[in-house]
Amino acid sequence: MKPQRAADTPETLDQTVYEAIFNAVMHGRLKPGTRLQEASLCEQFGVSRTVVRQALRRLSELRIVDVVPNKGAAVATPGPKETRDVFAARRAIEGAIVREVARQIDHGDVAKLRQRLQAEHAALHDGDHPRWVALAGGFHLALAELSGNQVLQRMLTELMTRCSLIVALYEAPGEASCEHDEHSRLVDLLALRDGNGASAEMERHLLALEGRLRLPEERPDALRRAF
Amino acid sequence: MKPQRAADTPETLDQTVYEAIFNAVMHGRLKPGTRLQEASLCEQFGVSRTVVRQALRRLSELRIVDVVPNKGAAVATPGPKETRDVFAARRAIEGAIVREVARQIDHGDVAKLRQRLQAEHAALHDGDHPRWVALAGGFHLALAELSGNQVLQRMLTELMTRCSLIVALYEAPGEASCEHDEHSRLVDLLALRDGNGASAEMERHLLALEGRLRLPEERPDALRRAF
DNA sequence: ATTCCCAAAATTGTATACAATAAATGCAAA
DNA sequence: TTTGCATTTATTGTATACAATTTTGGGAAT
Repeated sequence: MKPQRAADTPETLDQTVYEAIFNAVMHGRLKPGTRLQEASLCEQFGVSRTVVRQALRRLSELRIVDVVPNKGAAVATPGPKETRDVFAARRAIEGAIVREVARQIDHGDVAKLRQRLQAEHAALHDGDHPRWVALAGGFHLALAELSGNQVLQRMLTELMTRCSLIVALYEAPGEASCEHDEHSRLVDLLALRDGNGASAEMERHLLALEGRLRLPEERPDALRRAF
Repeated sequence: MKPQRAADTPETLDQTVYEAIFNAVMHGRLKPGTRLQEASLCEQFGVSRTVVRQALRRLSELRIVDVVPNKGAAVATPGPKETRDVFAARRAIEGAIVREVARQIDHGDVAKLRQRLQAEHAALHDGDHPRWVALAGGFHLALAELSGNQVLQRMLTELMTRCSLIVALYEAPGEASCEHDEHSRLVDLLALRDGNGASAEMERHLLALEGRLRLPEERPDALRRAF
């Protein structure tokens, strides 16, 4: 008998490269602005430029890498405007997600979410920051999965990956860990099936996250004003 | 001096192929399920398989084409579940869009939207169905542009392209043209800067669109139940 | 030193060649 | 006929080769 293989196992090489870069960005191992030279990636993954290029083009479609013709690819560096747009989109999408979750959630789901919260709390208490970041982000993705809407889930995954870049660029140092209560309140509201309340709480939560960033002022015409 | 070239002009061949397929789907010239064989596309566009493959991979990231390893690419065929998910996502995103538009809209914008409505009405009156479809879809995209949020705008563009496929699959014949009033009401509410009202109207509008579809029941386990 | 320009190197865009997999065909056996 | 299998054909996956573009580096003139 053949060995069982997970349904989402990559069967093509470009999928491997794609996922590796995607995960590296998601987990902060690839910083915004990092140049992604094809030759380097080829050596890194032991594949030809053909597959590297396909992976990069796919990632560019998600706005995770910027590809400039004849100039090459780099990890995207979202600016202040894009940051605001991404968070506005997250509010819209995650608001819809929690509304949907509030309709469908059952006791088992609530229990699993509470387990997650405990793990978050533990990581925070242990001072394991990377683990906490992963868990806190995973909480939002877990809600998306509970919603059952795969379109919203995919969009949120993309937005959260871009948020990893945003956080790497603009997070104010030292004040990142005040959100455990917000997740907890969210679960409480979901357990009550209060869709409107949960949606409002999610919006507050996301606004708080965004507010914690230190976005530089935009100077789109800095040069122009100099004259 | 070089001839001036528009900023968004494709500089690479894969961009040309990408846009051609994208537009063909968006305008209904490529039906869901159409197989996209690399060799045929190469001949069609006079390029090599390399560029065709890059375009197809990028489109697959938008879920506009399905790419199955070793089997080839085809225009996506959204099922009933995916259709519901896409419309739920549209409600979330377009609700946020009109809320934002209601904040920022000015008299000039309103005038331009009303001009659009007139064009829609004219196309409908002339019985120019394809033109009406393009205009009605363009109305939603115009609102997205007015919102100023490029992230939401991009997401909506993707969702609306998928809706072209959905409509091609499930639109009930003959009852497609009752939405002019809904667009008109929407503009009225936006002109009043009534974000909540506009959002609610948009939601109604999208539910009406979805309700007009003839979605087959899902039979994911038809075979299993047969035993 | 500074600026300009040209040549060399590096990097990306595209096409082609080869390998691997899936689809199609044909033929023999039941 | 229908079924089963082997072979051939077609199609996709990957690597390499070549062309075009950009970047780099080094003089020569000022």
